Amino acid sequence: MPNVTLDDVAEKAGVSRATVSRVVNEYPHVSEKVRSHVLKIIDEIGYNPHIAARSLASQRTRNIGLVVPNSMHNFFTDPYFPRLTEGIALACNEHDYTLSLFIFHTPELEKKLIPRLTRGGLVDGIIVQATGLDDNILSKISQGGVPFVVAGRPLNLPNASYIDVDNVTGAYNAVTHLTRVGRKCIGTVTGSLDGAVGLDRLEGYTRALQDRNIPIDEQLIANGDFTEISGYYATRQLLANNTALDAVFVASDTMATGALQALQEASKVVPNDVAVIGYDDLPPARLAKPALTTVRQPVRRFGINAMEMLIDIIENGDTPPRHVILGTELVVRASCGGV
Amino acid sequence: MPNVTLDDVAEKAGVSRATVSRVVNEYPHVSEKVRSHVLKIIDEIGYNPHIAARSLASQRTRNIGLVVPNSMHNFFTDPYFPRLTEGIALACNEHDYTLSLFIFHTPELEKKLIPRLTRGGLVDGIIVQATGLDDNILSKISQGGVPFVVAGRPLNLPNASYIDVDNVTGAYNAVTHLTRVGRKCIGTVTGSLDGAVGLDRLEGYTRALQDRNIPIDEQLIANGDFTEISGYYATRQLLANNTALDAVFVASDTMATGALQALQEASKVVPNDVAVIGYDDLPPARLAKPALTTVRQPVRRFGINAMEMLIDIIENGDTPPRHVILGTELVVRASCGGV
DNA sequence: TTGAAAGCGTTACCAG
DNA sequence: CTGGTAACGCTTTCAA
Repeated sequence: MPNVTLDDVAEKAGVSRATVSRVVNEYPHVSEKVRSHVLKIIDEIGYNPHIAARSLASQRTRNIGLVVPNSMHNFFTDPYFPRLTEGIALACNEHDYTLSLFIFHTPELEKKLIPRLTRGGLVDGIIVQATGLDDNILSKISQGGVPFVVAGRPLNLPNASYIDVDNVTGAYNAVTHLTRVGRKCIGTVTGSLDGAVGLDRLEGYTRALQDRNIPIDEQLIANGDFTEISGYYATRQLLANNTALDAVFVASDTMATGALQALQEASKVVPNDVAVIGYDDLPPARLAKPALTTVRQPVRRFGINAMEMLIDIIENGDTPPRHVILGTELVVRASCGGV
Repeated sequence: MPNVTLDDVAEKAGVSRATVSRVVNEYPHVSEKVRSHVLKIIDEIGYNPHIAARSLASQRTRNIGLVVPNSMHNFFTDPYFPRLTEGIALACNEHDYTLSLFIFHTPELEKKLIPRLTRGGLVDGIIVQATGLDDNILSKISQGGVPFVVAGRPLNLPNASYIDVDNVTGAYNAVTHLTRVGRKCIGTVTGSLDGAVGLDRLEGYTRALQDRNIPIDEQLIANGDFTEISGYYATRQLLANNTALDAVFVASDTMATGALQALQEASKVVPNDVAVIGYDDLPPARLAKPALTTVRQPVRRFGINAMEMLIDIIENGDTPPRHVILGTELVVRASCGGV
């Protein structure tokens, strides 16, 4: 299979290489006669453009990179990410882009790959998963010449274009719901507090209570890190410190699964003794016993929008920075009791 | 940021472009003096190779494609795939390859992307997820000139190189375990029977029974399609047709979750009344109540090996075809009762 | 060990 | 509307 080139087509069709290129790229100003003839030849001899050659000549790859920092250790275990990737992949297909995955398993990989990624010739743009405060990957990427958007609010690079979910309001609504169904002693299990997601959901919790004139009690706040086991221990801690505890807002479904476990072991009946609300509305929420009331976020839509924002920036430049915040929806199930 | 090229480095270092290329690519036969000087310059002016240019000149992209046929509808929902992808990504990083995702959401995309993918200039090799019998994507890919390996046993292209898990033995061991703990009336919920995975696990079931001289009873075989809901209905069917049912081998953890639901609704206690064994050992197995006995497969290792097989084929050609079968391990938990 | 030069397969500009 | 012809940035002979 000797690869068929533009020249082969040109020769066979009796036209110039430039003309074939125009036909392939659907330029105007090609006579219908020539166009259809060239297309016939292309079909006949099975021509396909050589992507690398095209990238070199046009200085565009039509490839985008999804970057996952090494601090994002749960990329492959949290059901959130496949959904996000799906959205991005959908939008890529839709807009004729190709998607490459850059998983920085180690800091060394970051060092090696980021310069290569931001140099050009590899990707036209980057979607990078937001990181905690201690990760400087974003600033490194922003120093390169390649357009990028951040998936999640970038605490340490607020001027970057990003897309986020309204975590504050999502949490606010969840906690408000708990007050509405009559809960008095509402605790929370937070996510990691070195990133916007965890911080924002905590803020939603405190604001909701403040708006009801309920004082914030430090004893009712226990820290988790988005893993199931952390949800378990944080909940045990809440139970130990608050005998009157009758509700917990847990900052992720995965942690909520751990919370349910802890409550069960403490012989607390959910929702009768303690109501539980999670966050994400991913499969674990439905599978839980009892099924979790939770805050649904439009993860796939999030991915699609991230990609569309990136394309916009690739085509129109990144000033001013774009900021998009998506809304959430409270999904009421068994774990928080009736109204 | 005017991109720094090889020529810039050459000029600044007072050597030829070819020499710089040799240094960058770590060729032998470069004097240590020149090498270190060039490296210094590279570091100084921040040179990074232009990937597209390199690909064009060398006819190698160092990029591989992970292809997901549109018939693989559960790529983003089954926890199996992130694990697989993780393994592949790890191996890519290890071997200095880059990973691109080709998710064929629609048949049209397949038609458009496959020729582009198999033409060269985009990827050096392809890992394609095995499909059912009715999908001809594999044969199309095999007709292109790009090396590929199949993840899973390709029913309709047995001469292709592939890597698989020993599903027959995995299922065999699970069912044998059920007989050992004294179960007499063992049913199975199968996966989709248009692919090797479902077929092989069913074969393991039948072989295990035959080896114990237990006749195969069609009433004890109910078909699912790897979704949770199908596990639920298939189990209901088993219960309706077999009053003595005291064990079920379910061909995936996800379906087993549905099976547990059906059993609970039928007031069957697991494992006392009915023992259950799943397959995969992914998070749902541990989260289930009771925790699932299941067949663990080395998914990440599977991904790593697939990539390594592909590299081998890229470098050494695909004759003879490679076939690798990985083993499994029975993980005993609460759902199948004590020994 | 090093340099010169010929590609690699496109795109895009400039004439005509 | 079409053809000729530079790039694009690198690798890879071939000579020296």
